[in-house]
Amino acid sequence: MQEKETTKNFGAYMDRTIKLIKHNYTKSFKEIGVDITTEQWVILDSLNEKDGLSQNELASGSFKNAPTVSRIIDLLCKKDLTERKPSKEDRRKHHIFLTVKGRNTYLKALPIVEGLRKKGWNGLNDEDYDHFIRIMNQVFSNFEL
Amino acid sequence: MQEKETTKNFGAYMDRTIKLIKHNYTKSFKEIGVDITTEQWVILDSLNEKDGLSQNELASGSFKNAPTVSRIIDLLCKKDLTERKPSKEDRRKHHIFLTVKGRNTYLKALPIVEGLRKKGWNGLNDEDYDHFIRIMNQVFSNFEL
DNA sequence: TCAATATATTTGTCATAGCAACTATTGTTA
DNA sequence: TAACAATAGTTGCTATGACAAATATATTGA
Repeated sequence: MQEKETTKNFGAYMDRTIKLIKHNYTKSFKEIGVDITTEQWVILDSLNEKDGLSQNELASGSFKNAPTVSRIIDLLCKKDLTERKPSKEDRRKHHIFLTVKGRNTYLKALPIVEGLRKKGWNGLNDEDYDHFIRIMNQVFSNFEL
Repeated sequence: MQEKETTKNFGAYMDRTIKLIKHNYTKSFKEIGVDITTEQWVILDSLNEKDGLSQNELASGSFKNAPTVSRIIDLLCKKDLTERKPSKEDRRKHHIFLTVKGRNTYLKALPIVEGLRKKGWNGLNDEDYDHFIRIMNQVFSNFEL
């Protein structure tokens, strides 16, 4: 029988798992010749969902901060996967759009991502997922206050 | 009733939760005047558990890679929290030890860390923890192959 | 023993992330 | 309207992290 720790070091488990997940994404993207990082994928995914988001909207949607998004967009634009268009209503804002190349890249990467998600959840079921989401949301809201 | 996605985007939940956890650690360390980062804490914690580990051992124990550990130890030594001592058996190796200041820093930070772990698991119980660990281990081993 | 190989660590480069400070613009309010 | 505050984005600085290459030392095998 396993002794219960007085405090639960759940962070370490998440940390090592996240690192391994990102490693798998990076490796798989490279294998199919898609030149993006895991974090760049997150941004492309948001834009595919809703094109023309502002950088702030991308930031809050992906839980990144403004400088990080600014620099990721720099790189994506340099690779011609996205473009910045100045907003007409608010001249401080940029709207970010997928280019044709960006959308193609997204579509090329998508089956890989879905494959990795399936692979990662192998041996687990929908109940596990519900429980997992409940735990994650609880931990998140515990720290949010 | 919630529709089940075909693929489960568990990574995003872990990502945002990890970020929030680290933010809380950083903020709390600062508040009590402990000048270390979350990742530096991880290394100090390993050394408190077993002093004199080599950098490689620290790396594999904390799921960091060798260059990252090398640089974290640089910073910890600069702050006089650890010291490198050359190994006698193997002249490639260093053994890393906590200094007195390092151990005091560890002891000062420890109750904060335990408080944050308790806070994070608030509203959750031991069964949740068992399930959480099972899920994390399963996901980890799914990607390890 | 000598050459090939493996291991421990360091260094360089780039991407991500957090924080602070800055610019430019917009909104508020006295 | 003029000052002030708020917002969107950028830039600088530092830390972490991944990866490749370099150095120094150890180990192995012909």
